[in-house]
Amino acid sequence: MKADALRGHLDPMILAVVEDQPLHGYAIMEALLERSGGELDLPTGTLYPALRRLERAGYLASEWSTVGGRKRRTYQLTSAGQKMLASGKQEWLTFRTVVEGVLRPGQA
Amino acid sequence: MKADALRGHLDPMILAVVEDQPLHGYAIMEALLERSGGELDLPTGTLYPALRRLERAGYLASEWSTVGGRKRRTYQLTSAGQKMLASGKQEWLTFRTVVEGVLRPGQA
DNA sequence: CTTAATAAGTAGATTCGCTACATGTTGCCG
DNA sequence: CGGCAACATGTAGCGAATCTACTTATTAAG
Repeated sequence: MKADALRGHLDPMILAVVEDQPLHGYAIMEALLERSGGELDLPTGTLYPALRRLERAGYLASEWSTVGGRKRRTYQLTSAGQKMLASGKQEWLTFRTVVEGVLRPGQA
Repeated sequence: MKADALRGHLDPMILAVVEDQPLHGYAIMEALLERSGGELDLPTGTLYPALRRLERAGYLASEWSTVGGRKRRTYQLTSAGQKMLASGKQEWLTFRTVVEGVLRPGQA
């Protein structure tokens, strides 16, 4: 999967994996990998800046903790983040319709 | 629809509209607008550079003509472009699966 | 003792869609 | 006739986000 394809779609995906329960960065990476069937293996240079960006934007809130001698920064969805996620899902559906209307995939 | 969302998905969409018959730039814009149900209204500063990029990459070939006093540059798919389009469609399907696996849209 | 896994981060490059601008034609409306 | 919408193509430069490559540190397994 090309890198650019992800552009603009990563944010809602990150928000989605912390929807049910708060997770720290590394766990978010693993969750994305698992939910995508192994396709979405983000480099740390992508994920961590994205998390800080989402926090700065007010969609995530973070908290430090130490588990087994390792420092973790755990992120949870804010209420603004919830709204953002909801509208992100909606936008995805529109986007999908647009692309498929133009691409007509399925036929060779 | 956010601008970034398009990244990496525009190329196959452009190739798709010239799949059936060659079109000139302006007509490609209209075709995209129509097939997307009015959602995909590309600025010329996006489309024309994209077309030149796709031609430089060997996926499109162009030819000038004059119709009704207006100059047109008509683009058609090359065989490399056909292959690119086919793989683009395939990649779209993968991408869709990935996003929906992570996002789980549909549920609030 | 060394490597893999866990955990978090930064710096800098690249890419591409965008805004804004530039140019010129045809045809319609008043 | 004058002006504007539609037709038609293009460039320059900006900005944002993902990437590569690197850094630091701990724990557990071999």
